[in-house]
Amino acid sequence: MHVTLDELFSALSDTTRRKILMMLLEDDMAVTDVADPFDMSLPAISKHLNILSNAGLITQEKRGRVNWCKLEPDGLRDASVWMLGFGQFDILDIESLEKLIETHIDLTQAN
Amino acid sequence: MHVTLDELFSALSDTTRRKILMMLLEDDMAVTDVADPFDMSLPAISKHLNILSNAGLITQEKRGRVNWCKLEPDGLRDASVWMLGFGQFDILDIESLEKLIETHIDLTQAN
DNA sequence: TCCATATTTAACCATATGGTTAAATATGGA
DNA sequence: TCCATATTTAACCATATGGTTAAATATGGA
Repeated sequence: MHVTLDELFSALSDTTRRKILMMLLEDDMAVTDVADPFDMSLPAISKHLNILSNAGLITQEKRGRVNWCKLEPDGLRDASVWMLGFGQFDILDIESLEKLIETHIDLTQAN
Repeated sequence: MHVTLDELFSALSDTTRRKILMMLLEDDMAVTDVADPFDMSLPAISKHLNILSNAGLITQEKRGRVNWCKLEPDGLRDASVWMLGFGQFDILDIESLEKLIETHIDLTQAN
């Protein structure tokens, strides 16, 4: 049940999976809807969702035929704690805040 | 030359590599000294160091026979920006600060 | 000059990863 | 009951990953 940092960072190391996390940031989604924007088979997406589940980044809840995927809000915590503990960047400096805002705008606009 | 998030998170997804980064937090080191605490061949460590270099997490500088490895202070930035942009955890709450301190103590004590 | 030291390169290997298609499974609804 | 819809499972495949050992390379120093 315990998620390793290996699993966590590994789950984050794939563009498709990071995009899925972004999509789930907006709203919970059925597997088919998660798959929709991707040029990839449903089983492939299903596997990605499993990896995200095992990494504790999402949870899935089956209601009827539909498997609802939702973000696990604390999923990133251990990774962020490791990175903060690393302490090689000043998390509150102007530069990173600017980048943060940029990124956020990008994300809310397109995928 | 540009480092992708895929490369960056992937580089972080291996325990050996994260330990190496921790070691370099203390001081710059020669490849042989990096390899010393690991039960692993020198070529294996050499490969890990290459992966860390390509991910922009360390730099290597050859002086004489010795290849000095040093941490690249901004290497983690893009990953942390992505995670902060994700915004699903409150980076400044008590719980994460406590964990942060714990982790930091662990790191300064052993490996 | 010649050996020791530091490191990388080459060739190899087992397993993991990310994808595919076809078939199986389970639920909903006419 | 029977078809459609939603999703997973199985079998497969090519490439990536993380390790090995042996050999090559380059520099330092007696």
